[in-house]
Amino acid sequence: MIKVRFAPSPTGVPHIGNTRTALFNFLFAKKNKGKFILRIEDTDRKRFVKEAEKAIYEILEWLGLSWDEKFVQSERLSIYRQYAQILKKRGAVYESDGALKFKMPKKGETKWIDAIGQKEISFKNETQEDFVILKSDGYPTYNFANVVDDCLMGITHVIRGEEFVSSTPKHVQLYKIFRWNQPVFAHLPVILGKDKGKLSKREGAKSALEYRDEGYIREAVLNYMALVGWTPPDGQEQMSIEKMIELFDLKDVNSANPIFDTQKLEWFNGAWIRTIKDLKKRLVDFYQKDKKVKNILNSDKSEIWVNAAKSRMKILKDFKKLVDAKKQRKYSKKEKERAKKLLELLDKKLGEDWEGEKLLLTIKDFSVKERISFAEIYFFMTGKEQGIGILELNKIYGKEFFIKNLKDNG
RNA sequence: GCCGCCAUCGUCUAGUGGUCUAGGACGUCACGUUCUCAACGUGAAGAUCGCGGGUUCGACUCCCGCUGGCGGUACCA
Repeated sequence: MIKVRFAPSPTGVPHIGNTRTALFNFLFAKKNKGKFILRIEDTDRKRFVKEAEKAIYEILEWLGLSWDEKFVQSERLSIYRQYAQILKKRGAVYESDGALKFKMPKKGETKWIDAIGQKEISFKNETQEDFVILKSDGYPTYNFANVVDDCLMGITHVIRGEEFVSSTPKHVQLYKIFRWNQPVFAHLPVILGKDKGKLSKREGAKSALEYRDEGYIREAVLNYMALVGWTPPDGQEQMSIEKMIELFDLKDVNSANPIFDTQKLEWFNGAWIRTIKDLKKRLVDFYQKDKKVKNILNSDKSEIWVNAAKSRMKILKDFKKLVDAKKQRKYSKKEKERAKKLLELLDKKLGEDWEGEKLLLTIKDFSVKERISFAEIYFFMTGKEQGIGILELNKIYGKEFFIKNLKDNG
């Protein structure tokens, strides 16, 4: 049985890069009909942040990366102490300033085959130093708790960030001394920012939750995250989580550091907004606290709005701009004159009820005869440079909306 | 400094010795469609495959060196 784990440390809200590690673990588990375990590694008491732990759950839940089992390391202290005791009996550790240190071998080398790139990684043991397994406060270190737990929980594949490569020799030696089966290691290249440096706050250093609050939808976030460093064999990029599970393979994960591309994430979001069937519901959920937008979504015009907005949104936040009826700027003198002229024409031609197609034809006619671009006409009819179509606006607001804008008292 | 990993269009990448005058996607630009803006469609620009040596009849693909980037070097994970 394949078993993997996502083992975040609740010292801060995990950013999108860390969350991608969870995704890859999840995909790998599902692909192999295995188990996905969540393990909170909270052995650093000084840096522990309660909010961060909550955020981890919230992120995984929002994305639908549900775990089969969950463990919290701070609840397992006696286990680590017990295993430290075993090492003590074997003379593999020694005390130093109240901490327990593991003796690393100083000859030979430590190596393993990494599943990313299918390559051997080896370290000369002479470069390795003894390391603390039990801190003086009684808590285990990452290096120790991690290995003990991975073994006890039956983890078969350790899929984690590349930042752990250099501590892997420690883990390998621990497996050796315990005579435990070593899992397969897969170290994912860390995601970089636009400047090839660390992910900055305005790029992917945001958490999935922040993206969610900006109006990104889970399908897009999941889809883009998967594609940072992984390419499906068929090259088809937009895909559901089910499709990702079907196609995922560690051998297709690239071993170079990818750069996070916010623009592509945005594009995916737009593409997914146009794909999902329950856009209205997503908008309702998103605008829970926005009374104005909420009213529109609850009105009998909501379908028209949603359908018209669908192709004009990249993120859910864009809906509010579309829906906003406020005039963008004042009209120029020339625009006012033209507006007046158009209004007179519409009055004459359309009568009491402004029928959509007829309205449009009249405007087109006006546009051609007066040699005024439709963009300009759209502007002084709606007060905005761009937005949903005249036909839709007519259905939503009726002629009063256009008349008000054409009269322009502002 | 030392240790490890990596290196194809601006970005994500395909490519596993000849099919590559290097393919796709995002972005950019143009055109088309069109009631504005989008969306959509078509096309274009964009990579001397980091550099230098090998190996080979032949290298983006294999080997070595260099350079550069990243990661690690904690009683953090």
